[in-house]
Amino acid sequence: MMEWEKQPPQQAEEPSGGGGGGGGGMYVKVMTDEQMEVLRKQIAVYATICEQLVELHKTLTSQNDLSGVRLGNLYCDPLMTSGAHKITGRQRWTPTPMQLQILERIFDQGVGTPSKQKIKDITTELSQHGQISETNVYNWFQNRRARSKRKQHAPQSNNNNNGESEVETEVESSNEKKTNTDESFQPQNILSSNSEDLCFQNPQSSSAVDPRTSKAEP
Amino acid sequence: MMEWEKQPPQQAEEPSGGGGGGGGGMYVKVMTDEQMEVLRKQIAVYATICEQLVELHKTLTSQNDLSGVRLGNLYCDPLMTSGAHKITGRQRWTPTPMQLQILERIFDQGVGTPSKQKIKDITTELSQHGQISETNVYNWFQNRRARSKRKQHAPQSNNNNNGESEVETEVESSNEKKTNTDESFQPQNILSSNSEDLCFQNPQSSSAVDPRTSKAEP
DNA sequence: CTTTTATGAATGAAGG
DNA sequence: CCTTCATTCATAAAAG
Repeated sequence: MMEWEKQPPQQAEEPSGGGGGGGGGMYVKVMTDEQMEVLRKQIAVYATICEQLVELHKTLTSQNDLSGVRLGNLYCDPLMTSGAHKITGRQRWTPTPMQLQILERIFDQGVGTPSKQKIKDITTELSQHGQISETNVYNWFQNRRARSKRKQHAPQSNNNNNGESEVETEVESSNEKKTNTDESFQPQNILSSNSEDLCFQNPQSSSAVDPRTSKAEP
Repeated sequence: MMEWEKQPPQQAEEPSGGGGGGGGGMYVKVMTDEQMEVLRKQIAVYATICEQLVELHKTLTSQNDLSGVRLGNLYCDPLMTSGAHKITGRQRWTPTPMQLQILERIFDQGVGTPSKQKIKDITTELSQHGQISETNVYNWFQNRRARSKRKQHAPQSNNNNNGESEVETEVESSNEKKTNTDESFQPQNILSSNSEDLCFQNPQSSSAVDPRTSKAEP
């Protein structure tokens, strides 16, 4: 429940403030992490779609002379690895050796049930050795346990292995049914905005149909 | 209890969150209203572009027999070089981008209690964009809410600096030639209305329009 | 610098 | 609803 109260920022002191725009100071409008995440995903999704489409287009154009509908240099730099990244500025926590040591020790103590209260406690302790949040600790234990578990399964390469029959557990969600492939997505209002008033120019594909007028239907 | 459910766009400021940031690359998640608006518009534009691209693609595919080119499942990211050749469909449901958008929108509409009937309704709508079940929707809302709540309480503060006064001037500044990392965030870089740079692209991006480095087949 | 690995984080689903 | 698990994704770190 509410045990997840936010932790106070541990960075008691600014190492050097070299980062510029340090935490304090000129903020006009701030987005929560969640909002940022949503935005990031949103953009990433479109970037992915765009990327895929461009590839498809390239494939197609290589087979046909579609000079009339060229998209030109419509290529997006990998957004997921650089673009959106800059926006969110996500970084992942990296445990310090000391923190890691403590965590490992606690883990070995046989505590298979890291309760939330425990998490808080651990977090407090670890924050002595570096910035950390309860979420980090939580995740760490989750991952640690999962990893341990999986490792037990893996080692099975002794002697003549019985041809482990591939379990065809393919329930295969018909997520990719060829029949409904026409799931043409219609861009919902991303952020409650209307794109009507936006005039966007496409490179060479100015011939692009106006989405509002010709919504096309296969 | 202050349920955070949905975030009114008028959010004034963020409590603690990423204000701090270690000595390293600290991102100032700050945006002015204007910038936010621009960003939103840009995303909307992106949506429009994608829509058009999809239509274009459909037009093209109707003229050619493309083997196995599916547009629906954009998610099958081949980034996985794990060598696993089995393309086993995922067992668990993965929302398509469109479904996700719709879900997010509904969630933002402030409905904290998706009734059963509502679930059915939503499911019906979403099934237009891909396979989905009521259970999926139900779970999604449950998880969504839990997640929001938790993020509210536990602002993730990453980037640990265990005394190392290293100035992580940025994440892998692989190629950030553009100065959008400047303190003044310029959304324009994301989706410039310019014809040339339709997408997020780096000025330095070489002509190598190779999408994600082809993971290729080992 | 590019590729690979290790692992933190995200998320759908199950349990209670 | 809240917690927990399993799987997957992304990225910092390591290897080449």
